[in-house]
Amino acid sequence: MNGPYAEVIVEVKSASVDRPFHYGIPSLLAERVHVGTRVLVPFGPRRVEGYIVGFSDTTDAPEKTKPLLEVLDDEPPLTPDLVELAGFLSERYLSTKAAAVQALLPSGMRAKATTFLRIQNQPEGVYLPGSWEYELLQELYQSPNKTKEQLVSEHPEWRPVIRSWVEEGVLQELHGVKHGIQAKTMTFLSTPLTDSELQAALDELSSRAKKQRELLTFLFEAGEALLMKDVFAETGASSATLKPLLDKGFVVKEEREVNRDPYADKQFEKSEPLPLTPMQDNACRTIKNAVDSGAAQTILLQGVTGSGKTEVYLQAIAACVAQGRQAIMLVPEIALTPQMVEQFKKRFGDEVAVLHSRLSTGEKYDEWRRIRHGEVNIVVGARSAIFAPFRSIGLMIIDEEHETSYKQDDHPKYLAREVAMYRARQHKATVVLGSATPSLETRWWAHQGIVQRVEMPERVRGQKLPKVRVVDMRHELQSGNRSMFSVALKTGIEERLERGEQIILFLNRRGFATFVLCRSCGYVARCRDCEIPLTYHKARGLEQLRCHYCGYAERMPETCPDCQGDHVRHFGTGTQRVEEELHKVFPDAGVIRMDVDTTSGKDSHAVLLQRFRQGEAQILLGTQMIAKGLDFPNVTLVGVISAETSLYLPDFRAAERTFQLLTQVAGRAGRHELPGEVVVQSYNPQHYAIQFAKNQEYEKFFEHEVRHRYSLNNPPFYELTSFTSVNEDEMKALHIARALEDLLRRALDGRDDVIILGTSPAPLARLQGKYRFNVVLKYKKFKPVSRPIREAYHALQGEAQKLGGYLTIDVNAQMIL
DNA sequence: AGCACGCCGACT
DNA sequence: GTCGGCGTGCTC
Repeated sequence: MNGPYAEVIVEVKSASVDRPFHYGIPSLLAERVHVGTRVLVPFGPRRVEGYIVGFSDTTDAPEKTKPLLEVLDDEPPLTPDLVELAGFLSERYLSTKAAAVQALLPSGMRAKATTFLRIQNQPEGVYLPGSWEYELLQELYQSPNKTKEQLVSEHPEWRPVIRSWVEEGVLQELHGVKHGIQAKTMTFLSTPLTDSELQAALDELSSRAKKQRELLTFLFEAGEALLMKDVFAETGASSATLKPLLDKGFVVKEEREVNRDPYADKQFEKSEPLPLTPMQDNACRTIKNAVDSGAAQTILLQGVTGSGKTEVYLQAIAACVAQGRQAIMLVPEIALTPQMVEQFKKRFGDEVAVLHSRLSTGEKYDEWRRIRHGEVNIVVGARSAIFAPFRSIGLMIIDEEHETSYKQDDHPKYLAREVAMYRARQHKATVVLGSATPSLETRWWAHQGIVQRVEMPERVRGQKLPKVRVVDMRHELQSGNRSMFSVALKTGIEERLERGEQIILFLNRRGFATFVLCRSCGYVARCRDCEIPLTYHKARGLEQLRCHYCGYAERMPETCPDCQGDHVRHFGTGTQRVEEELHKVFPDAGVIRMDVDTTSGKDSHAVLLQRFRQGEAQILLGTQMIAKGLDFPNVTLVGVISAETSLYLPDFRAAERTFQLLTQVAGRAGRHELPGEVVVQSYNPQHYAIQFAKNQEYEKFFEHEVRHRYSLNNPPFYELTSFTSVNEDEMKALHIARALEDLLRRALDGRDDVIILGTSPAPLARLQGKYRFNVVLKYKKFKPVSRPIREAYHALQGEAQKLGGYLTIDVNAQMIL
């Protein structure tokens, strides 16, 4: 600590208080106060949580400064480099500092100031039943343990009474802090007795107290504190046995903090490093050298599916840890399957912590503490694991780096890749971006020499990449095949079923069908709030239309609401419809369907995959969640029902997405001894994304797409930042967006490296009953435009709020919604 | 974001 | 007359 004032970021989510506030440091707390310390501070009339981000000798408002109230942790949750990182996040993504700090910490870590009210003196007046004062007194007598916050939220009208009674001394306020998540404690038993004392104790116990003797001897022989529940289980004792022993002091009971270990019940067989192919070895060496170099570097590891990237990761991480540095491994949430975790647990055992969204808040908190306390050296996790509070990071790996899930969708809207590169500079660490189909940006940086590129173009077992057939569905229709399966796909499936091999069918949609249309008048059923076409669902015989954005549902109309005709039909193809069709065409084949609807349960995802793996069904049918990271030896055919579902979205990355998706899907086939085949059905088979995906020609796709991007001033040549103005009132939403556009134009006028795309209705023009307008800014370099962006955003954010709406910003937007 | 202060319509 | 509606302004 230095300087008499602590600079504190308060945990209040509002742009208007997004600056450090100065607090005095009571001498009692001085020892425990550091940069990164979490504290409780007075803030206006309330007490809030905050984080110390620095110290200063002076303050501009000395007459206002109050002292810190409390230090909330023994060890600061934020290390200085994380405080710095929070600063980067809030500046780069224009979030509040409080939001940036919260993004860095496990979600459960949130303390709440509490206040208890005690009756100190009898109030002077006489209050009749029914008056607030009477009711309040009743409540205080009946539930003395309710907090003031609880009372006020249940009865806001009591607030003035409480305030005046506190002033008059009728009530006394007792302050406390309630921690959101507590370290979990468990009860341990041990005996303090020595050998001779034990003999004496055993003699002293009644001869009938057989259980007590057993328990005492058991504990003595263990020689260490044991979990009470284990002791009870082992000895058959119960608390009745324990009680007299505790009373006599023969046994002591204590509460100890333990970590909730989500994998405690599982045993992992240790795996040894596998021999590397020359290509893997080359990649591994490149990474190790970069880590050893002690300079921040980024490497693109471009390896086809099946080229053995995971083994390279595992060995590079092992080398990094052997140097005494730590490693972070990021995988897309969807790929964070038990199999994936298992690979790491098998290789690294207790040295690895796992962070993903399926953990409980408590489990997340405990994994985080293991990292913070240096108990582990490796973290495997989804996006936010990039914030793992390690001391000295050597290596950060982002697998499937092109995945959209690496962009956070609420504030701060960070991109994991950028955070990794920032931390790499802090720690002199290496970032590895792994993918078979890198994002255009990453591949372009490699082309420019900013990122080092290592290729692994061959599969480990030397298998050929699967043969991909693209079937023109228009021809199928012309030749009289009105089914959703082309002749090629149908015969392909039949062959596999006969041979007892497995099939994956892929569809980029969920639900029964996409939209509902009247064939007489062209009416399309849309969500009354979002104006998005409704999706047809059939559940338990009930025909429903649902909005996939807001969840609105209505019954399928029998006649057209517009023309009253009876030609209303659902069109398009969803997973349910394909499943039904499969049962019809292949009545003997077992089908497992995987989409958002069948995988909502806690472990349903893993359970369904396990069932497929064990051969319970021959066909796995699903949406993109089955496209990634799965590895089934018996799958020899992969079918894509319709390639264009992702191709004509209003998004400049649609071609890239389609190419990546098709390539990934194709990679699912024939990864083992059996050769694989892929059938892609399309109504636009000549599209370059489909053609290049067909032959797995990433480089050709890249060259084609990069020219395209150049001509349209899109990434990687320009970065995009989008603003969205949202309001229930269409004119108000539009007004804010226009005003923002004006402000930006005036501030950036004359710059030739900036393009402003004017105000336009957002692709999701109406969401949850609110209108949305976008203003999109394209620029070559962020730094020179960051100030105008910030100023315009802040100026209109307040305006938008005054009009009852809001304005959001997405810096380096990956998708315009 | 909260919470308090402050200035206008319907009621114990 | 008061109570309590929510507009505006501040929080070290």
